Amino acid sequence: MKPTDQNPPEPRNFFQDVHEVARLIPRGRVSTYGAIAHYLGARHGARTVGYAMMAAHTADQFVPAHRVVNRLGHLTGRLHYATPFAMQEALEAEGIRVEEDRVVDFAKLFWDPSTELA
DNA sequence: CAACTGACCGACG
DNA sequence: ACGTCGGCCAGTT
Repeated sequence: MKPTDQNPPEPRNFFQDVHEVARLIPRGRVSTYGAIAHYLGARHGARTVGYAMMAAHTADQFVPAHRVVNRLGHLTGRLHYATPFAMQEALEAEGIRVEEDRVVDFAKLFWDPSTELA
């Protein structure tokens, strides 16, 4: 085997995995950075998940990044959209109520991959 | 090429 | 109860 050719079996980056999980979030439900990180085995990787969401626009396929909020149900990523309200509007279009940049009934709408995909 | 930065979260004092 | 710090990854300057 040549040292230059044979590379890691799965060049699948962490970002790639995050995007894939994000696409699994059902319409009308929301998940969190920490939950996704934990599901992928990166307990301290919540931050990285956030970075992955920011890089979501570079992904090949559409990533419903608006369904990912922080652990408080707060729309932390709203400032990264075309307009500061684009994220909220996208959520409301799915039947999710948002007040004060916060998901209403977040606890009920919370979709945890570790639980749902178990 | 090396350093900086950026959608977070939990632990500790 | 509040402020601070460490841990994680990849793209850009």
